[in-house]
Amino acid sequence: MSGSDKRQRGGERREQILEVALQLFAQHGMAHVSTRQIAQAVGISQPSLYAHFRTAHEISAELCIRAFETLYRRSIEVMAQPGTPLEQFRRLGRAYVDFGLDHPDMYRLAFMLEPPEAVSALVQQGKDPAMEAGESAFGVLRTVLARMLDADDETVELNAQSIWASVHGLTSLLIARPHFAWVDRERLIEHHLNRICAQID
Amino acid sequence: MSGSDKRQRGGERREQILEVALQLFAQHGMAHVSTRQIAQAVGISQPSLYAHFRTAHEISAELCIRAFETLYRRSIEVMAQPGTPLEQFRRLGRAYVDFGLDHPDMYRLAFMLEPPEAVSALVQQGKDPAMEAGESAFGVLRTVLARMLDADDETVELNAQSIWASVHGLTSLLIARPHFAWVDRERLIEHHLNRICAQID
DNA sequence: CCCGACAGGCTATCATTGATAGGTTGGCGG
DNA sequence: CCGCCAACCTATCAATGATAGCCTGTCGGG
Repeated sequence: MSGSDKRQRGGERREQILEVALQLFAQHGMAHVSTRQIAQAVGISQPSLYAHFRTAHEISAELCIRAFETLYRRSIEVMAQPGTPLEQFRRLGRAYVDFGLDHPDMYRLAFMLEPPEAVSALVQQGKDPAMEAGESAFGVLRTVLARMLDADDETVELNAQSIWASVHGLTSLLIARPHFAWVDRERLIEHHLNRICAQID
Repeated sequence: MSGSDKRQRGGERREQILEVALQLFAQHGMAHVSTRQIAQAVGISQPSLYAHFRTAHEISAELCIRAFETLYRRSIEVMAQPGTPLEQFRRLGRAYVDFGLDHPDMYRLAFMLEPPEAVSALVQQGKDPAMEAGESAFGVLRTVLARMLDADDETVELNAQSIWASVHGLTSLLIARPHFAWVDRERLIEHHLNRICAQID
């Protein structure tokens, strides 16, 4: 290998690349940012990126992981606030939707694109970090739901997956089809969460 | 322009290309099929494709439209069958999920990918055919829901969008994350539809 | 004080992708 | 018989992610 593996170094160049990439992604959309654009914005040559990341996907995957760590953190915060389990549950759903709308590219990467396309590099290491990060948040949902339902684990899991699907559905559709003739977004989100909550107890 | 516009011809070459492309898409996944592969499978040169389609996207968009026309047709069939509106509604939801799972690439194209990426060529003509086809099916949902709710149009629309989001959520997650630790798929789908139906009356 | 190791970067270069330019051919109507 | 034109073809682009191999500045040990 030409430049040896330096990815494990705490390097600030790597950090700088991630910052620049995040900004470019937010600006032009992840799909329309090339490695050359990132390199130029950083001020290095395009091949130099590969001294810090093995593939282009690894950059977005790394950003995705970090984004979902913030979702997880926010979920924990939400759960720490006082209120009935139902209120907590509702806030959790709201936090999830808001997260998706705040980080559409990361959300797409984690839950809307093909896994191989998104994180093949890391999946080959035996793990899917984006999923892991996302599933941490799913674990929070599972927990609060268990507290509410008082049912066996399998039933809790069944409900958790179904509810996740509902919340994801709205989030992902708003991301993927922003030009659809949606009713007022705020009203739709609230109504959607109402429907889901009403279902529970 | 080199070869003038021949796309409007009823040509069977065009049809043959679509057939071959569909098969390759199903086999390797749409994202991993190049125009050269399609051309070779058809038995023509890669540039010759552009005599029948303006862009590569146009091929997938065309297939997508056709797929969604079958969804629309199936929706109509479902509605024609006897039963209470709730029964019809439930069958409609089931048909929708089944459609997505049967045509994951087309579903992805219509509702999970960025519109520009998917159908930019046709959107530039002022219309998004994939969406149009999908929305025909959405119209069926709106209709049956209006029959059930007996509410003003805006409320019907609000509920229709929320319900669509829920059903889409499960469909798209099963497509995008087939390796997630799902509970039994059949049970999950049925439970999900139950939750949605229970919400309605 | 020099010198090897090496992190970090560079230029040159690939293969693959979608797409365009422009020439060739073969059948069909006037 | 001629010319049109649909349907091809080859050659070629530009952009993309990725690799090979060379150069350089810094830093610790002899």
